Amino acid sequence: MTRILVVEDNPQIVRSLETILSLEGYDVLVATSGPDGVAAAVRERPDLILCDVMMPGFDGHEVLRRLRADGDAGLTPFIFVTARAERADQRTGMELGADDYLTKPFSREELLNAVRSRLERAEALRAGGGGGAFDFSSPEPLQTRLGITPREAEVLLWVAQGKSNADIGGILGMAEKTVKTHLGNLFTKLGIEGRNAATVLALEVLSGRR
Amino acid sequence: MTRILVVEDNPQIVRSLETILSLEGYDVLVATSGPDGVAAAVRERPDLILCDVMMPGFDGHEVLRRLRADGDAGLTPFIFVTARAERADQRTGMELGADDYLTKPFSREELLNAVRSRLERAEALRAGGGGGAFDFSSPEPLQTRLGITPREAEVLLWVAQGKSNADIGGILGMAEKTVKTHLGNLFTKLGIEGRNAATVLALEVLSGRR
DNA sequence: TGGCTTCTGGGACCAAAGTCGCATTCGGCA
DNA sequence: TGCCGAATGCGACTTTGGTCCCAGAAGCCA
Repeated sequence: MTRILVVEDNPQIVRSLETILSLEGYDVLVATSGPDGVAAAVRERPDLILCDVMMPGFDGHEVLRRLRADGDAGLTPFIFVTARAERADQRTGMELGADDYLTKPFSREELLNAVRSRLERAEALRAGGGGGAFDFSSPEPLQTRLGITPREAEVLLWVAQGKSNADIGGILGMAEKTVKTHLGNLFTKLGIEGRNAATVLALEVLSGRR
Repeated sequence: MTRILVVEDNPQIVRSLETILSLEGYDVLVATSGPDGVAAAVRERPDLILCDVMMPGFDGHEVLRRLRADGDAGLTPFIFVTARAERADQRTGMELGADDYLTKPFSREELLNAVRSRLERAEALRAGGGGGAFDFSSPEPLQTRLGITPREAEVLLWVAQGKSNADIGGILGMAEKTVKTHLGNLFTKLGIEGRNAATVLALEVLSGRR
């Protein structure tokens, strides 16, 4: 049985998540504050964690930080649930290595996709030892191999994961306009046209083929 | 010295291609008809062939067909030069495995990008034996592994290579509207949003990791 | 101090992508 | 024969993406 821990204080969202996830056969655990979330994660060892950014006690970033420090629980796939307006301040989310960001409002399909893909990825990591997909854990390879700036590399990393400009702005804590500016510079530097070509290039790098 | 064979009857375009390519240090050979093109390709063994679709003698498709049958010359990177309006009738271009399509009018950058990327790819094939990028040679893996229709797989294959809807319509011989319809169906079937996410999925499959 | 790069944003504007609803053709298959 | 899925096409519309031009703040280095 696959167990998912939901760390979220808004009852509306908790109910919605519970409904969707249980219908898919997942076992749903709930914690309604940061401290409770950390405790539950350590105690229950869920297969995946969905965590809101804004919460009482301490926020989602702090939850992630503590879990990553924990070692064992630090390997659990971790997905942030965030509104577009809520900027990931100080960009701590990214730097701490959240596996994905789910932007509110999200559809049933978006939620299930994010959950499934992260579970599959974790599974592949355990089994194959190398991974079933690409390594999105760090923008560093993109920066060094493509000769771009750190910020550009971060933007590209999320573009290559299929995020929209608006989402990326939310995740990295910058305006959508700024995302566009970085992308424009990126296109020029890399001599390509369009985010799609950028995605292909990035994935070539991230798959270790360049 | 890298040698490029241009098979094109329109003097305007020949001049333009020659100017751009020689400036980049490529050695440019020219043939102005299908038969001449085949003869030149077999005799000169260029490193890459740029070939117009519409031509006297026989057309670009026929040139490609004969070269592919030839064996040795069949391995040379082959890029079709085509106008958006000229549809790849009977979709023979795709089925015969042209490496890329360059849509008129094209910019200097587009031309050089296509040429460079195909040369690099051929180089990687000779050296590494496996390839430096992804295997775009057939839509079949996409079809079977993702459970989509043949036509949808063809569309996806070109989306994953960064082509626009209009270009894909030209390449596959269908209206842009139809490309959009297929893509819409694809998004629903795969449970994703946007061509970028589709690209990531497709590349995972084409990299042999799924 | 002066120049350089990086990162950040705004406004205007055009092009491309994507959605919704509807309709036709064609080939298998019950 | 009649139905169905696959493939194709059109129109109208909304949303993103991308470009051009511009400009301020911060940090590094000669």
